[in-house]
Amino acid sequence: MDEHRAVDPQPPEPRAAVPKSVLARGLLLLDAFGPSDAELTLAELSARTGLAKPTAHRLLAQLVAWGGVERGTRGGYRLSLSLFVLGQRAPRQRSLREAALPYLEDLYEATHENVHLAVQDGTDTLFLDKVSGRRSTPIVSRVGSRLPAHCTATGKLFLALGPPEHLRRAVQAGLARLTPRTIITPGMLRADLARTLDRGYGLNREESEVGVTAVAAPIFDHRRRVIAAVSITGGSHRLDLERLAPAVRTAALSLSRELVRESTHGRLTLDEGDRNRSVGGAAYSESRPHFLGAS
Amino acid sequence: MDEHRAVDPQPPEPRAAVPKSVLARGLLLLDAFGPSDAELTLAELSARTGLAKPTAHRLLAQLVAWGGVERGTRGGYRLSLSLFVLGQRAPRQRSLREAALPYLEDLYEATHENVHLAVQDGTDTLFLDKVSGRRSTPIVSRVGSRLPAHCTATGKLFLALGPPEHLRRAVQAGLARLTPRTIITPGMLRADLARTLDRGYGLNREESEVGVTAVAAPIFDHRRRVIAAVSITGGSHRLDLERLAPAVRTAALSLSRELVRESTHGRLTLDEGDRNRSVGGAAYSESRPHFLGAS
DNA sequence: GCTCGGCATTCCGTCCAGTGGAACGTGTTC
DNA sequence: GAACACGTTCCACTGGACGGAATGCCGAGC
Repeated sequence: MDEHRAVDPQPPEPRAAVPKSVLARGLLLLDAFGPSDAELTLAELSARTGLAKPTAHRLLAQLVAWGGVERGTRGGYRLSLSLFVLGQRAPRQRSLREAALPYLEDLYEATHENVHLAVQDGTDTLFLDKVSGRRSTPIVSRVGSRLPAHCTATGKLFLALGPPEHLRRAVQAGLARLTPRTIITPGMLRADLARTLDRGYGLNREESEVGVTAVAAPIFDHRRRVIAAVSITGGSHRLDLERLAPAVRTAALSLSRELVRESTHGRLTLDEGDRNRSVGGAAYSESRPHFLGAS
Repeated sequence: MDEHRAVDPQPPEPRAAVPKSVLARGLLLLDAFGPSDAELTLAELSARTGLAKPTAHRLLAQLVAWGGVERGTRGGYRLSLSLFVLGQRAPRQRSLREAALPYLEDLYEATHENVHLAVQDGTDTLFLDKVSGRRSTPIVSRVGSRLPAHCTATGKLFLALGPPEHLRRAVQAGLARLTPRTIITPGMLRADLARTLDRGYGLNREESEVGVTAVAAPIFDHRRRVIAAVSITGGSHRLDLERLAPAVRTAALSLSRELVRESTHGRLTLDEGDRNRSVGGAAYSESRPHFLGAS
């Protein structure tokens, strides 16, 4: 049904204890929708969540009344447009996307390849936006989908420039092999991240998808912490990574500067919240100041 | 704080009866976040929803545990990235956006102006996607925001080509005046829609925002029902609407054809669900076949 | 420095909304 | 036409949810 399964594999819905609170149960139903599910039946939802059928039925009726879920053509349930609209109100993604779009467009226009805006989410790279066109190499990524950080150009930047804690967790989570070229040993990954720091941009040479390479550059906030990354992704034979690197870096640099400018005017909401509080506010990239210098 | 207020005014949160069910109350808290709210305090959320503070507090804790809401830097609550990701799973918007993006990019590249992908939502036009760049005229629209159908190029297409029922409801809802040029009398609107049908594309001449004009063309499904529209929007003095119309129409036409092709392969989810069931499956545009013909 | 006001948070006795096994109706399969 | 799977409704039991009241925490103002 959907050829993009590989990116966001169906969560194997564990037989975890069903939460007791009604609210949590209702939200469980929303989570039951995987990234590639168009429409789910009551029976499926009941099975995936572990809720009794009558319970699921009743809660779904409420979700439908709310508007976040709608009934599909063939009796099933599907996530609705209202939910999409609600998601667009998330302040962090919105300000980032709006500020970044012009730069993404410039990169797209220059290359006509896939251009991504990504943030870190746990040990993954999460794609906030994707620009591509007819001439772009078809790839698996989607807006809202994720890939393991260790095998993507953007993800490696987060691991190289972010708090060491993140790298530790990523290694501990296991370096999944997506292609024969994926770096799966902690030692080689560390070496690769060191090279990433030296060069000032991230690379992915067929490490997440066969035949696909990418260049990425980091975006910093006013404290010089990495908050996002932009990348160009395309077919290995078409993309000249070394030639594109300066363009990506320049775009990321200008974007960083614009974000800093805006944030001093108090119009931005980019803070990570409490999630990465473990970070002591230090600027992890300060040891490599050339990341912010001219290329 | 946010210069885009005008697009999506803060909903005046009525003193409506608080729903009884726990789930509905929790979801009410999500709805309490307006399009421009970055962070809300417990007190604000309690006031907006009408929930008692302890209740709101408890429910919010559950929303935070779920991941859809996060605690901001200054103690408040805000919608999180997970919610954005969840919203991206809505199948209709996803398939449309993915199919349309290349065409939107082409239009952007040709004009460097704002390019929209919109669908109808009640009596509004809802923007599913927006492509713009540094050179584009700054306008108020955002992804996920809406404007009244009667004063937008895309919205007029929905009113002109969709079931008469929609037009009736829009008129009945009152034709809000956004600028001096907004069409606010039903008679003039009907005349304008007739012209829209004749020409085959929608126009907006400073009717939603002073100094801003737009051209739009409709996208049809396999039954020739309008399901979406694309538009180019920019400064009145810069945009030559008559010259751009063929480009927009061509893009919309190719996109329509692609969608029909894909839907016969069963890879698409574009149906309106039950919302517009009142529509008897008829093809409202059939009386104007040239909409699907060459320009 | 102290008070006051507004906020978030916790407590706890009352009570009603939520639960899910069972039963039913319907449409599809063998 | 029996068997099955699915969505839907029913209803007596029960434990989760409610919210007024009390507490703790800050920052502003005198």
